[in-house]
Amino acid sequence: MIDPRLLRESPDVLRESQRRRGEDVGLVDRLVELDAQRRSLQMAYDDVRSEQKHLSKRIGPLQGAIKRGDTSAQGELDALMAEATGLAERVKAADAEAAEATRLAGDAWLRLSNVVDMRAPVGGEENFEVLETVGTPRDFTAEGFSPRDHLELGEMLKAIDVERAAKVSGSRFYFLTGVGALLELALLNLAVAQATRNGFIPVVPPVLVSPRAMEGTGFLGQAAENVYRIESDDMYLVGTAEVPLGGLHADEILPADSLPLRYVGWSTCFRREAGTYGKDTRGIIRVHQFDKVEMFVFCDPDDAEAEHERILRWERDFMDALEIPYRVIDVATGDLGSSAARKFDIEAWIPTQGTYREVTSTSNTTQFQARRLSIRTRTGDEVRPVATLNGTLCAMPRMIVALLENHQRADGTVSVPAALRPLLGLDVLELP
RNA sequence: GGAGGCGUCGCCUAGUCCGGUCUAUGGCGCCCGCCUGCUAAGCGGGUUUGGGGCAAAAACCCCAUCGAGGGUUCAAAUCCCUCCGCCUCCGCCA
Repeated sequence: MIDPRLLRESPDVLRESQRRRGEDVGLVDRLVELDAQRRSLQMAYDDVRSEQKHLSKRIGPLQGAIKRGDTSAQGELDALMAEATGLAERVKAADAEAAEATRLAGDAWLRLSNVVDMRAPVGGEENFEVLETVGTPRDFTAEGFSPRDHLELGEMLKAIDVERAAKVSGSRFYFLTGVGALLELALLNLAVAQATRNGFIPVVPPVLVSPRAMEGTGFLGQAAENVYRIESDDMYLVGTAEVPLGGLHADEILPADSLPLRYVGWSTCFRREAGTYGKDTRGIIRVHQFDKVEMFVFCDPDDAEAEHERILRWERDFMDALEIPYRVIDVATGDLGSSAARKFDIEAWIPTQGTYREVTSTSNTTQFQARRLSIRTRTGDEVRPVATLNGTLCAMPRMIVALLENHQRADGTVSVPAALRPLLGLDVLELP
């Protein structure tokens, strides 16, 4: 949800934002209309309701007087009652109209995406801008062997088992076994340790959430088709810890001196991956279920941009520690998702694909989620929504893909980056 | 899953049986001021949030807000219904 004042004072900003996203520009004008309607009908209700309250207030004492035997008040009482009864009808009607207008306006608000940061490159998925490329991809030709892809390596190491997972759960599932499982645990520990050092509070959140949390974080809009819904209980399986972490402080006013409030969540993530048939079908790059370590921050809106840079820095630190070549991209407006104003992805070099693939993503959702979830802070006398930001620290399968492929050796063994060695207890992943 | 208890403006709390005097009581905390060598205490005032009136700031006013939603009524914190959450006990269970 965006600031209602923006709609009234500068709808052009919203129109331009919608245009850059490639979303419905007319929605803005319908919202202006619905908002005006809502206000005028609410005002009409307020007035008639006020009248009713004043009238009602005079009835009690009159009834009291009559009860004490003062029959002279009877005439006045009857007149008041008659008037009040008629008024009650009008109140009811006005209430219904105002409620309907509020509902219509509310529905439209929920369809409006966050205002994009005007510095974000305009366009679709392919119109990202590369901000920086870090590290140098290995030259396997010079090393005298052609790299194996992560699935081949994973199978040789008995670390990844996709075939048997298909038996148990279907396509796009996997078992991590042996060193594969250990690798995930080591990555988890490395990530949480880094985040904790940086002042993040570690969290193990629920992954089954209410519609409120899902809608508040913006995942029931165009992203809804990728969400698993538990029909029988009206619950959702989260696609990221961003959802429960965002909801953590719903309906709260956070003390200004508690900000920024940083959480690092470790959770399983569930994604339907609708509309990705035929895409990344091999291996564990695109799966229905995986674990992820996610950073989530509540901060002062004026500090959000700087915090976004910090989160990106921490994501890069993690990649640097794992010695994986990567690039940082500024995601284009059409690929932001409804809640983000700006998004930076880190893409790891994947040798067997000869390209960079997304491994982390950090979004500045400004006050969009906070407004929906009613998460505010007090600055002096002013109460206003906080800003929220999120960023991947480590998405397990993709990080494992990047590790195996980039650090593989000619014989199929994999050297472990120094930062991970003490946590894994191994310098090399040997063939079993 | 069954039975019972509970949910009030940051925290605690009065009010709910019996609808109107609730403009929701009091305490704690917090803010402003007074008093005061300093601090503490004391005294006075303020202190839910949201939507509007209103282009902006202040003041003021209106409406909503007593877990949520609906109903009864001229009028609901209070009566009725549904739902949610918390606590206790029982059952089942990792």
